[in-house]
Formats: sequence, C-alpha cells, structure tokens
Amino acid sequence: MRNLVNKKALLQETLGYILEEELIQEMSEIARVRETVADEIIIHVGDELLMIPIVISGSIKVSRENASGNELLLYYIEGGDTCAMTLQCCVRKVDSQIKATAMEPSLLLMFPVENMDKWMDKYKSWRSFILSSYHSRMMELMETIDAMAFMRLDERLLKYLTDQVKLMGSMELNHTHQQIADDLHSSRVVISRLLKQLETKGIIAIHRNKIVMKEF
Amino acid sequence: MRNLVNKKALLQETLGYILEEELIQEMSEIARVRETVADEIIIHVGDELLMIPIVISGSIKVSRENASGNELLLYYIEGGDTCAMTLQCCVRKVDSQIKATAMEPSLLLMFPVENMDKWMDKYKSWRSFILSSYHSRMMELMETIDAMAFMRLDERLLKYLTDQVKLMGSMELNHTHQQIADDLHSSRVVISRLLKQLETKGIIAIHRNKIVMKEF
DNA sequence: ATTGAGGTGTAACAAAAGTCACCTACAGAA
DNA sequence: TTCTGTAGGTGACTTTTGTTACACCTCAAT
Repeated sequence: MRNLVNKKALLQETLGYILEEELIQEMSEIARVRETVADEIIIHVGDELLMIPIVISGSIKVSRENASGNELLLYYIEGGDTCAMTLQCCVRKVDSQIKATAMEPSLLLMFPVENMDKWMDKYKSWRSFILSSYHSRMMELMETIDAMAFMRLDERLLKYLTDQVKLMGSMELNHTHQQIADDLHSSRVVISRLLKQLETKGIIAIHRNKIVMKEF
Repeated sequence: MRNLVNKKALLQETLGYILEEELIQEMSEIARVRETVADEIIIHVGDELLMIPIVISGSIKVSRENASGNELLLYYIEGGDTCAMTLQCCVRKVDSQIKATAMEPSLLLMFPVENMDKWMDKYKSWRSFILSSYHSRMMELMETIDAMAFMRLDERLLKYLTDQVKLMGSMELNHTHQQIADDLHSSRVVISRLLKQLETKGIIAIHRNKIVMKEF
C-alpha cells in the first residue's frame, strides 16, 4: 500500500492541471489504491458499486455483457480519466451495467461515493471534471454506435486493431482471435477469416497469440 | 410568445418537483419559448449550439447522422428532460454531433449557456438534474447499442414500434416504411418485408402512412 | 516422447440483411 | 378524367456474416 505522499504525487501528476491543490490534497487523504494485473476484471455486470475509480496509469476496457454472455467493447479509459457513469450508479444504488477489465497492469485510486457528492458541491474543477468525463464517454459510445451501424465488420476490425495499437503504444497486440471476436461481438471463425485478409493485404502479420501491425 | 407567469407555471409543473423555487424563478425570467410543429428539425448535425433546450411537452427524437446521410435513431427526450450533451457542446463550442427532430408539436424552453454554468455553481438541484440527465442518456445509448449488437432486425423493429406506441400514447403510428427504415438504418424493402411478417402474425395492421399495433 | 488443451486455417453451408427491378395502389393536381 | 409522385408489395438475387465440422499446429505438463 502506497503512502499518502505517494498518492498525492500521483494525483498531482495525473490531474494537477485540472483539479485545484486543495482538492488534490483531500483526495489523496481518502484514496484507496488498487493495483491490477493485465486482464483482471475490475467490475462485473451486476456488481454493487460503492467506490468510484480514477485511472492513474494503465488502461481499462469497458464492455457491455448481456444475460446470454454476449459481449461488446464500448470504450477505453486511460490515465487521468474516470468512469463518471459509476458515480450515478453509486448514488442511485443501481448495479453496474458494464464490465471493466484492465488491459495491462494498471493503477487505480478508489474514492467512496459520499466524497463525490461533497466535492461536487465544493469544487468547480471537480464539477467540470465529472461533466467532461460524462461527455467524453458519451462521445465514445456514439463512436461505437457509428461503427456498428455504418461500418462493415472488416472495417470495424481494422479500426479495433489501430485503436489498440494507439492505446497500448505498441505495434504488437497480444490477443487471440477469440478475444477479438468477443470484443467485436462476432465469432472466432469470422475474425480469423478477416484477419487473414488483412494479412494478405500486407497490413498485419499473424502469429500465435499475437498480431503485428505493419502499416499504420 | 408566452409571458413570464406562463413560463413559470410551465416550469413549476414540469420541473417543480426537482428544482427549487428560486431556480425556477430565475429560469422563467430568461427562458425563451420555442414551439415546434411535428417533424420539425430542431438541431441539425453541425449546428453551432448556443442555447440549451428543456422539453416542456411533446417528444423529441435524437438521431445520429453521418456524412453519407446515413441515419440512426439514438433516443427520445420527453417532457421535463433535457439533452445534457448539448450543454458540454455549448461550453466547448463543439458543433452538434446529433440531429434533433420533434415527433409531435412540442414546447421547449431555451436557456443561454452562461446561465447553465452559473446554476451549476449555485444550485445543487441543477447539478443533480444535469448529472441525472447525462446518466439517463447514457443508459439509453447503451440500450441502443444492445439492440444493435444483440438483436435481429425483426426484433429491433418490434421494439421500435412498441417504444413509439408508448411514447406517443397511441396505437396508431403515422409513419411510412421509409421513415422507419431511416430510424433503424435499414432499407425500405427490408422494413416492408418485416412489417408484412408482423401483420401475418396478427401483431400489427398496415395501412398507407399508418401502422396500427393490435397486440401490446 | 506423449498427451492434451488451446489456438488457428479452411471448406461447406446457412441465415440475415441488403439490392434491384418492377409492379400495383392511392391521392392530389392539372 | 388523366397524370404524376409517393407509398407499398414481391420475387430474384447478392453480400455479409455466422455456423459446423474437422484438420493441423504449438506448447506445456506429465
């Protein structure tokens, strides 16, 4: 468990340009640290939400999952951002509608919901932060909707791969075809087929458990 | 143009149970009334947003539209609700990403964005209202995503029809097949086909420019 | 080295949705 | 009335995506 000074430094570094000193101080006093390994599930569908996470480093994948086990990637959360939706879920005592998975070893700070409410009243910068977060998530959901409504699967796949490359900062993606199929809500066979096409076109190289982007 | 007393009464009736008296008073002083006819387009994609609308009566359809003219229904806004997304669009001076259409003659109150900011600082009830609005829109976007990802078109069509019936409070929908196809981002021929199936099953009756729900 | 599990390739087929072509029906204008 | 534009019906076909089945490969555990 990191100490207070450490937490404050992390917050300062990640959110200092948005949030005022006093708030950073308050936050660092009550934050609880959560470290995750890659592929760790942080929130399950149906979980009762008691704490709001802010991502300090790493990246989180947020997906929808229905009763039949169907999955669909919604958006990513990176360092300095939060899932504002969680906030309202907490306040209203509604169970989580989404699944959150760490894509790499990540560091989160968790805050009890009561403080959110207090900060909302007290700090203008916090209000902006939360509103801005909602807005970003909303835009990202719209992008997801656009992709599903207006793009064919091969285009969505390519977008998925380039998004992942940008996010992870590496041309090598350690994914199985099945994992990709899950994220795009398709089937492994179809994804293998389309990946093969991308390989034939010289855009990627396929290896076991790994896809390497060649063009970008 | 309605007078101040009138606007206050409307606000009181629509939002009095959420917003405090003082805020209602302030709102009624600066609100501008906008009345729309059915099918009037309130916001186009790419519009610069200067005022935030609150729906007093009627219902608004919000859809996504891309450069190629493809369309997709996102969600509806009814009396007492607002499109919080507009707020951030205003603040950030970002052009509208969506199209808003009145589904029936509707009454809106429009507020300049500066006041939003002020109210955000001053009124707790306003903060809750805006956050709650964002949250609702977000949930509705997720429902749309669910439908697109996990339902077949015939199921989506039936959901669309029942949603419309609930919203309009009438079993008779005055839509052409083309309008439905636009909302669901499909083609007229396909929608006609699926509607025919629903008619054969005894769920609807098809007339020119009109669909009547028989079961519900 | 053997075994087994998970990952990938691929052919053959099926289902869902979209497209094209052309038809009829209806309503309002000329 | 006839004409014209819009709405809707339908068959034939294509494209896209999903499914099934099975082969082969790799790697780690035994």
